Amino acid sequence: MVDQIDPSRRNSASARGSNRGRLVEALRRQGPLPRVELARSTGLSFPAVSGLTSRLIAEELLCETAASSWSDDTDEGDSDGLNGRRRGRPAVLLTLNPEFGRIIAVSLRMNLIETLIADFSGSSLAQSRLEIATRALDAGALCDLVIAQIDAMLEATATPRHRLLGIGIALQGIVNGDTGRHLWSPALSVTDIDLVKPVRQAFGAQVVMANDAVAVALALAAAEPSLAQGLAATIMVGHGVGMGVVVDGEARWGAGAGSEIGHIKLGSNGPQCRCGQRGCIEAHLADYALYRDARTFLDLPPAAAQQPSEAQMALLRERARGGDPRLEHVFQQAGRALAEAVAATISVLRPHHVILAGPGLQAFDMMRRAYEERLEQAVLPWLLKSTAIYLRPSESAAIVEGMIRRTLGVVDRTRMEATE
Amino acid sequence: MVDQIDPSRRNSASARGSNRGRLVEALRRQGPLPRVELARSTGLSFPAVSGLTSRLIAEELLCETAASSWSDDTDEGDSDGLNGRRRGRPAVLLTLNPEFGRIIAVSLRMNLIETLIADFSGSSLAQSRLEIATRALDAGALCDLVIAQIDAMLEATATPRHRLLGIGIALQGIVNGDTGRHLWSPALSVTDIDLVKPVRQAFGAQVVMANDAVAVALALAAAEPSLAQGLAATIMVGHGVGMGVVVDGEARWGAGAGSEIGHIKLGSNGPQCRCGQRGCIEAHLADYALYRDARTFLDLPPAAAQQPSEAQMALLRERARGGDPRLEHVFQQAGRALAEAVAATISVLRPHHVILAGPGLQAFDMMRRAYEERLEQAVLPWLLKSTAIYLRPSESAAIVEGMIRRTLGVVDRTRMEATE
DNA sequence: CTATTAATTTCACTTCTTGAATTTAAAGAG
DNA sequence: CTCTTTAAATTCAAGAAGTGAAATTAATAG
Repeated sequence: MVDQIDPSRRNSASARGSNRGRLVEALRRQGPLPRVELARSTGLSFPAVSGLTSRLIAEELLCETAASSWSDDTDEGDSDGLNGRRRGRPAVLLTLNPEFGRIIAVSLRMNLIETLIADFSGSSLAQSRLEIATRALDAGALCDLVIAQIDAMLEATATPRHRLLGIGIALQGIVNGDTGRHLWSPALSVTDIDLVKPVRQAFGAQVVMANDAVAVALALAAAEPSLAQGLAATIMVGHGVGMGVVVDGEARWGAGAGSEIGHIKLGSNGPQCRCGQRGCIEAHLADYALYRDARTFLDLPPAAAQQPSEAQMALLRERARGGDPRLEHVFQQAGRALAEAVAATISVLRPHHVILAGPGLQAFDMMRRAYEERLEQAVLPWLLKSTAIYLRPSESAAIVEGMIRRTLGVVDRTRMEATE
Repeated sequence: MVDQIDPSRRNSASARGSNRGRLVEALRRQGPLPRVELARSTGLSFPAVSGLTSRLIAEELLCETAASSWSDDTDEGDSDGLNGRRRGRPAVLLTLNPEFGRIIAVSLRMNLIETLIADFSGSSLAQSRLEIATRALDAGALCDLVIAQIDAMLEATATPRHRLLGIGIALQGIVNGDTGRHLWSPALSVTDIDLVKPVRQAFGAQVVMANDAVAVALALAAAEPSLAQGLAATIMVGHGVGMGVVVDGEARWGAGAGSEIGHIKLGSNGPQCRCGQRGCIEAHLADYALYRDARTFLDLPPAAAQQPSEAQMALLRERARGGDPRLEHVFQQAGRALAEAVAATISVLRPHHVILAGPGLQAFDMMRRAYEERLEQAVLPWLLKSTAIYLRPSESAAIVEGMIRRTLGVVDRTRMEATE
């Protein structure tokens, strides 16, 4: 059963990082595994895994869990049948030691700052939600606020500072993948701020900045193994329209910078977008655009800072489902815009998977017809056929979860490089 | 001077492939280098480089060249001044041994099959050009033709078959990056053919298939070191409109599959594209589209198979420069289409570099104004500012040259994995 | 002809990995 | 309750690859 290992993977030098890193990566990706399985999935020999893991356990990075009934359910019809104990020495599951350290993720969005703290194995310990007028903040206030939120999290979970391994900040907007500098965000009135440096100085931990769509893309890839293979593009529809790309389950492409797919233009004279230009996909599809358009002919409460709340968007959907033909038309237009976004993504990127996510998808039923019709006209049939499109109107928690994953990935990598 | 090497790169396991592979890669990328410099640029120690290179020399993969005046001109103002001999033992330059083997690249385009044979160091030995009605070929005839061309090349250069290390086939059209299967090409009437397998069986060598835009992108990255850093997107304008992406000088993204950027739609009711849909960027910008549109109001000779020749396109440009306002309008529209292609690329991909290449760019002077005007409206200013756009109306030779590079890269890698 | 300089190579040592054999912890059979 | 079987994990000796320090080599400078 444990057949010969693919020799091409046996290079003493291969994959990313040292072999220690590969073990950690495999555990991170596939959850608790026994040593045998680790050996198989990393391509290392049993003795190597044994030696490495015992050292990692000594360093408290890993720990053994009570021998549990582990069965390889992904394999060929092994017909093991009984999920319980098989004969032979039972496998000892190895886990990333949750106590090794903690990670904090912060999501900065329109009028909302969410914070989550997780242990080293990635399970959440606590989270908070702060509603605040984000556009009223200047650079200093924003920075202080983020630091205060992180501090509060540390305190709430009695985490000593030296246990904090990394901090991830997910931002709705444009992030420079190289520097981590934030260039622009609809949630903020300030631009081109470096949040990374002050936060790093305040806590002495790794700070990773990324686009929120990238974070969601990672969370989805982590939740569905099939999405973690090949190139997956996640299009986020909500307050804005963004996209994150994940290659083989990791954000190794563009390193946290999302695509500004929402600002592709559908025509030279379309509706006004808040980016200052006209005809952007976002200006047809994002929450604020739908609400704004609806208010031109419907009696709806004004949105604070042009940003409709969840409740207001729910109201809008309800009215549309009530059968107002003008509203129907608005959502149809949004469906076409969504189709164009998908079309551009497929044409340029040629991904294996396209995932439509975000709260904006809650109205997908009303966009569907126009979306499908337009998509068929807008993408080469060969390409469309070879791309799988998924619908995941994910909840907002996905952002912080994904950001935890992204930060853990970075932390793992730098730690392995340093310890080697 | 040879200061301490960055310790983070010293992992016994790092980067791609074994350390042997890294040496070959460095030589391939940076040309002849002395051992000292190899050690520095790979992060390996002198003894390691010494040992590895001596083995590689024994295997005839590398060879030493006559000690030459090598000076590190990229460094800080070392003010070495005299390019000639410095004191001390002179550095011995190492090169990839040209005699190690040979590589053939084939470019399949509309009515044209170009073939080139190069030695292991990448310098061209011979090439041929076959003009033939490619759309008249069926699958078998095409395959036989390609094999015959390769055979002719081997014979012309007296290359024994076992010396042929790899064959690269660049195709104008859609290539599946995973399987190398060709899905569709404007140059062919047949679709979904597997050229890779029969050619591999005929010669027993690696066969690599790629999109022609990818090949050009690689050739450009090889020619200009600045383009070999970060994400570079090369948009090819000519018989069609395609795009190739190169990351850090290699086609490691999508592995040879070009983007179908030419088939992004500019409106739901644009001109007819040969892909069968309407309003594609290509239908405004490609040679055939310009020529077709011009013929609706100008007296021009008909194009064979709807595909204008180079001479016909030259004539068209000449007429346009003569001042026909209708033709000017056609080229302006093309300029706008080009701007939209660039805009979509930047918005989705966020590349560091965008390169505009291909014969279609010879008319760029007439497109420029409309192009620039539209580009500014169509891309977020922040993004536009952070992207460098280059103009390289490269000659067709770039396709085969780039394909040689791509194939060499694949050959290097598999060889290193096998030998390790 | 000798000192100086810089590129390689040699050498002794360390680290990591591997195949084979061994040990260990459970299930099943008698 | 003991013995056999099975599969996981570890031990062991051997080997591969890398490293720092020191030696060697091939030039130039004086």
